[in-house]
Amino acid sequence: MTYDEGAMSSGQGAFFERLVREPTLSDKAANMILETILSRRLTVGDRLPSERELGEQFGVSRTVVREAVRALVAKRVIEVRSGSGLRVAAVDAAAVSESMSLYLRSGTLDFEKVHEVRRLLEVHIAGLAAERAGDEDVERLAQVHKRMVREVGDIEAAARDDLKFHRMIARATGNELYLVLMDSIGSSLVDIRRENLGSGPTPSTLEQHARILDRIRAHDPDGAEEAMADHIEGVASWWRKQPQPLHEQRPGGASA
Amino acid sequence: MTYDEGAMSSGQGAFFERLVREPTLSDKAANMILETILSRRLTVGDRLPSERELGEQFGVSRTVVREAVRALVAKRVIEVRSGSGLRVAAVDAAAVSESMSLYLRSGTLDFEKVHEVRRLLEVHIAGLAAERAGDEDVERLAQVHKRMVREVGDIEAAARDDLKFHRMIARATGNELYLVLMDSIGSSLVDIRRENLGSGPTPSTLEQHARILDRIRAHDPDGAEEAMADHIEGVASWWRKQPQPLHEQRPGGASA
DNA sequence: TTCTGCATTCGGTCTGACCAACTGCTGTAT
DNA sequence: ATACAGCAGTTGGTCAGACCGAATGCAGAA
Repeated sequence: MTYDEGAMSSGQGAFFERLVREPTLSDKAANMILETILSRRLTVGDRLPSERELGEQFGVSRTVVREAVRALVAKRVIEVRSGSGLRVAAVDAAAVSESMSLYLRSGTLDFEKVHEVRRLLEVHIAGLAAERAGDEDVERLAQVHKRMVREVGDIEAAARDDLKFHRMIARATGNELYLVLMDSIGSSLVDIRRENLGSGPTPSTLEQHARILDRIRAHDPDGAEEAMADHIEGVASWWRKQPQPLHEQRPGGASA
Repeated sequence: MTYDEGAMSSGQGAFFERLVREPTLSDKAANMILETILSRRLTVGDRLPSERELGEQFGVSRTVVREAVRALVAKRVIEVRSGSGLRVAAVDAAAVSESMSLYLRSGTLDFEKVHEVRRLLEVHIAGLAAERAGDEDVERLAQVHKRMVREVGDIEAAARDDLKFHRMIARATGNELYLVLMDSIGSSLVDIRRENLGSGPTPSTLEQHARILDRIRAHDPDGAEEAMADHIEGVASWWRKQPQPLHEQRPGGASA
């Protein structure tokens, strides 16, 4: 294990500082912009001063401000619309998922570790969903499941709905944080999911989903947890039998 | 709940695209750099071409490259050393924690939701730690605890060691992912922790820690889980009694 | 062989300029 | 009075070229 003491980014102010070296001007500018947002209690959608203006305020060139802006944009703190200006963005789940995804893909963790955490989360989530799901939740879940049954053959669609099925369960807990975590952890398993579905949802996957859905509908937490545990475990054991492709990462076709 | 369908950043390539509008040159540049890293199988510490060089390769100005670099740096994908060059960085836990921290601070979630997840994680972690902790883990844990006992009065030190105590338990699970999650979730609770400790670690906190440590040392998962549950619940119920400061976020003293 | 030192490379910052997208005001036509 | 077309100002996006200080590496001196 390489991690240790420090590096926990306690969160208390001064985000953009460098690990060791003194912060650059644009780091400081980024912090100042962040402070501007916090101190003025700006919320999502609110507009910030223009780049030129910020530069003037901070006493730095536009170049520096722009770089600070890029950093903030990367962190999803602000959002920029050419022609209009800078606006405060919602640091949404996607930002978290993305960095977690980047982290998981960096290869420090092996499948078993990710799986262990995923199992914990999903099983617990299933239980909570069974407790708390409203009629609409159950309804939506049932719809996705029904659609998936029809999608034997369409791998893409099936994979998408598989993921959706799990997300909806997380959503039914009423606690968005579960969804964020699932998206984060789950994202690295998307490829696996796709492979697992192979040439369409396998009967066992569908059966397991059906059982989960059934237990949630019946508001039976223990049953739901058990069903989910079986399901997750099934996917995992399938994975372990695979000839270790170690999810080869290919760069997706960018834009350009 | 505002989130829904999309926004799950499946992770497959083309990260830096904008939500709607066509990507800017620096977005494309960022993706290209990322591709460069992936395609050449560069790993942590490897050096990238200089900014000027990259600009030439991509046919864009240095300005564009620099902004792309800032974005990548913000995401912890690369690291830059003035005078030397750009290097591939480790997308470490800190990056994840930071974005999660930013997200939690954006105020979408209330204390109860965060607490619910924290409880799940920490309790589970305590159990795993009891199962898996090696002698050295227990030793380190005991040391931190012993030190904390002596720190009655020093709020800062106590808060730091309190956090450390919990981190070490997570570490003892042998699964870094738990540590990452704890750092992420826990970071937003740091302020609370500090307040909770008030004028130094309260006897009850220390007692609870002692009990947790004891159960981990005894390799008693159930006991450890129970002890941790009591501890977490204690902190939470204390919080609920507080006059709702809603953790006022003040901009930390940056650098400059 | 080792150490000193300078030329080179590399990132950090600044200035100033031009383009394209967007906003808002204005004056005209209805 | 209202609605719309169109211009002008604002704002981000990109470029060029320049200078600084820090880091690197090689060459010549000890």
